[in-house]
Amino acid sequence: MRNVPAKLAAKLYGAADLIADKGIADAKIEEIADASGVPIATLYYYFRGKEEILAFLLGDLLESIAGEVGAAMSKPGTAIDRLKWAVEAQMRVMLENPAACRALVGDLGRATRLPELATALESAFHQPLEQLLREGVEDGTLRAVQDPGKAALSVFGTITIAGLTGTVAQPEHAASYAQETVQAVCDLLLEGLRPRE
Amino acid sequence: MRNVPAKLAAKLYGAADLIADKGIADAKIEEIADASGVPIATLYYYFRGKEEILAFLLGDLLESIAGEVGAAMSKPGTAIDRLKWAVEAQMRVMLENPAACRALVGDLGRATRLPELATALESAFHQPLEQLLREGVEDGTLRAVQDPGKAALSVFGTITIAGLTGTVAQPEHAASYAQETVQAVCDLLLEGLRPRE
DNA sequence: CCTTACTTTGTAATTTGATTACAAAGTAGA
DNA sequence: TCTACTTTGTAATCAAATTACAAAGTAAGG
Repeated sequence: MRNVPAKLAAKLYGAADLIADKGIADAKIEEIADASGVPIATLYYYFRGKEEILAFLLGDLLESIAGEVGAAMSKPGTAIDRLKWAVEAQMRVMLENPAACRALVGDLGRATRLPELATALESAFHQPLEQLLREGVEDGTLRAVQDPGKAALSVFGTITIAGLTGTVAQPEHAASYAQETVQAVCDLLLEGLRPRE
Repeated sequence: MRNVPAKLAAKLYGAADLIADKGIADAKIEEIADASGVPIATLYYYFRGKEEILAFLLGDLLESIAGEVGAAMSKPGTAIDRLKWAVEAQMRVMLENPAACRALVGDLGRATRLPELATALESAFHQPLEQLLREGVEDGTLRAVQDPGKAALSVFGTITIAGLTGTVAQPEHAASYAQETVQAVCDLLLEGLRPRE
């Protein structure tokens, strides 16, 4: 994959909806070319094939999620605050790129099969979360869990499935859905299901 | 899709590993035929195409998860107990069918794009969980959350991503991984991250 | 045993798309 | 202006999925 110019990258997002709807396997390269306005030959000049186009889009998306989440987490505040901000940030980026997100769920499998993307996923979600959980124990705002790694993974699953399901379900109401989901997810994760006396 | 005889179904599971490894898109029909021991022509006699083979396997898997989870949930006990059992049951079925599970994560997108499978997912996971959450409020062992639907979705996400990631990561150590994951997931979901005074 | 309907499977097309090859412009900097 | 790289159209080439078709096989009913 050659270095992709910003202008080209922007055009490619025009095919995200298509890919999200049909999946990369069923989206014909010709359709991707039409939807994005990039000629087939140009696509093949930059990418090795269809898969790589998807990989580029997802990598780009994950990068921006990682960036936003990272920023949210490094603002000054307690760990619990920063956790909330991180969840909000993640949900916000998902909200801003619903199509790419849908493509991500849709081809999550492919994503995890591609080593670079797996790494990107890891650094976009798992690592920041795990670090945050550890910091929360230090500043006393979060409980010490036995296995921060698995807890981070669980939190990741919670946010991701909840967020993505919403994006998939109703792209139109995404905004309000995201807000409510942030609420529900934070509440569940922070307070747990067992009643507090 | 014709009614699939049990013997054929059993053979098909022989291709689950292949499909999990490469994804349905990259698994050639000829390879599926070899791996399962079912001739290509027979595959096309029963299924409309590759996709339908995957759909059948996933549907079958989801059905058994739904069955086990349902059974766990209807045993006598408090809601909190039954929640634990349900998580264990789900993890157990995943453990018993690692390949099919990996295929499920891998092609989760396809799964959610196929209406029947989306429905199966819904009744295998969401519905039982949501009901359980409501019952827990009644018997006092679970806290009332504002939005049981979203909470159920979150719980689903937690279990699924945590469980499936493990299956993907290390098929060999799946057993111990599952045990630890049940622990971590239950702990997180029940106690939450905020410290209890 | 014979007939019928369905199942099983092999082989030979057919079709669909992805990918590659190639060449003609276009463009920007040395 | 020369060179290197980019952009894109067109015409192959290739790989696989899918379909067509026919020859067996099988089981139930009469």
